[in-house]
Amino acid sequence: MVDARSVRPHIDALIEDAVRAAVAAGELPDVAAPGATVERPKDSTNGDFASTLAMRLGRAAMRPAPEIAAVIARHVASDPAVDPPTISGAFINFRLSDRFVQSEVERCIAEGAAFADITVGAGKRAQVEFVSANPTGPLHVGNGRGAAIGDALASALQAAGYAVEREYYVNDAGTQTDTFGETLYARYQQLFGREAPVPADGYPGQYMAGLAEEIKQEAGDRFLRDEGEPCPPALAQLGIELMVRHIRRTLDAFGVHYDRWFSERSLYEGESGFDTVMGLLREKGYLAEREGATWFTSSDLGEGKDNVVIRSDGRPTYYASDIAYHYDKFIRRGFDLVIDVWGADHHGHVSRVKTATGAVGGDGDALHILLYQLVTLKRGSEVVKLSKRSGEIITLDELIEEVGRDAARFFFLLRSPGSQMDFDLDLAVKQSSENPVFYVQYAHARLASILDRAKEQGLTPDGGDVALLTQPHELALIREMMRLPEIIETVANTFEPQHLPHYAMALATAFHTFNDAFKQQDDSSLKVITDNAELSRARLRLVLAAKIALARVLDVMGVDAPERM
RNA sequence: GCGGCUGUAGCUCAGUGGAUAGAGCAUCUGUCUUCGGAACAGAGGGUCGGGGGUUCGAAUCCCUCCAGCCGUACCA
Repeated sequence: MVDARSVRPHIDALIEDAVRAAVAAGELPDVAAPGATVERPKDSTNGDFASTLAMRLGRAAMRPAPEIAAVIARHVASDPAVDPPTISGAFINFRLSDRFVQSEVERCIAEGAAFADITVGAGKRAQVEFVSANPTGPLHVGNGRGAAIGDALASALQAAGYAVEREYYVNDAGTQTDTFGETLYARYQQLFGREAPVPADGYPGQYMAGLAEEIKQEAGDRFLRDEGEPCPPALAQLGIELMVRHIRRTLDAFGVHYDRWFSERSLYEGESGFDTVMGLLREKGYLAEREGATWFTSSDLGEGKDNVVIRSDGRPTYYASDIAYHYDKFIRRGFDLVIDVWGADHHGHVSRVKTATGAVGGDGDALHILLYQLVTLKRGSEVVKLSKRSGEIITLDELIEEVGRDAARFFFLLRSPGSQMDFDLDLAVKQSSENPVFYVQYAHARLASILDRAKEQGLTPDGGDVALLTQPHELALIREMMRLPEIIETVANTFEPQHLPHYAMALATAFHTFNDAFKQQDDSSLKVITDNAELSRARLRLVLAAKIALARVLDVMGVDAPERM
């Protein structure tokens, strides 16, 4: 049975059959026809789908492309899902039949939120690792962008059939952890009246003093050592744990929930991933000792330079951890698809990690590292650098508090990850059409409200006949709903989540247009709820289906779909 | 220096091989005595950073130049 998810390949098949028929009839030379020529026309007046096959065939068939198009179109078999094709230039244009469009309302209601789910990822396991900020401080606004992108991507992959795991990589080992410990210990000692300056390369933020205070409340002077002694390791670890807890709370508030929090330190424990990976690299001759350090000779694998994996003081670098971590993802856990969402300041690391992943037996092509650019906060046209309250960098907590999680997530997703974005704090809280978040959520609330109003009058969608949905605005709204599976597919294949909010806006507009068209025409028989109960029930079915579709795309974005506002 | 990302309407940005390059906001003009006006319809507005190339067809691919941002650690 053809539905919105399969109609494009279905039309492709119709075209391919038509070419074969034309060849058999001697009207076309026997040429190799490329498949997958069906696309969405930019301008909907050209129909719902169009094939560019004739243009691609033009030269091989030795005839003008428009003639080829006409020949092919003539041989397209009649089909219940599409009207007979038309020719425009060399495009072969298809319009979905009213009946097929109407049937999608029934399918949507029958399948509910799953109506847009697809199967491209069926049977495959995917991991999305995102945020993974060092637990040396609170999350900032940029981490929020990574959180919104990673979480939405994970949801889209789930909708595309993948078994998805969301993961946070906790950097609880290494130099920055040590620096964090030293800073924390300095703040801690200060609480006991000692002259202990924060290290020059430490973390100057006031939150560190707060953290020290918290620990003092809990543990008193238990971590205090003699003057001049270094930070006790247990204090650093406790500090990290508390920071991780704080980060987790922030992400909870943002609506992001992980399947696993993966400790970097665990790579060095037990059947150590680190040892395994170093053994593998040594075995393959990719390790070299120079200047007292151990280097991964990545330049042999096409990298610009070699990189240190074990420092001259014997401690592994973060790069070594990352190699072991990706070995764990690909080899130990066997993911088919791995997505790392990183801030753009890590881009120098991308190629190295892919190369190393390949060197230890992982599939570098199945590793997709998604970089997102920085976020500039603004109020109107004024750039906001620091928090008024703390005088320090603005945290994700503050952003959520100020604009709400829905607006924050929607705006973060709206821009493609690769472009630097301005986040206008004033705009995000505006309750007007300037603000796309409210525009979309309002559409959902309005849909809910229509169903409520109908129910008060004893009308429900039950028993409505979708064949009665013949008005242009009705069919246009259904057509918009039918695009959701395509949007899911695009996001799952390209890892570009910005299509989700753009689609949500388009669907909301289609609904508002549908809803207003009835008002504008000054004809009460055109409203959803009319004197004609049969017609009302049919339209309520459409309202119900549109509500399901809008709620679904919002759900994938991690944005609430309110019943009233 | 080398490398990456970005450059599209006044602003913020979609569009990465197809038809006359789109959306939102802003501006202007209208609609409806509102099943929720947080609405709708329409108009104006473009050397797609510049130049060259590939292609039946280029904002999209290649080369080159320019501008902005980021990277180029025995930091992460």
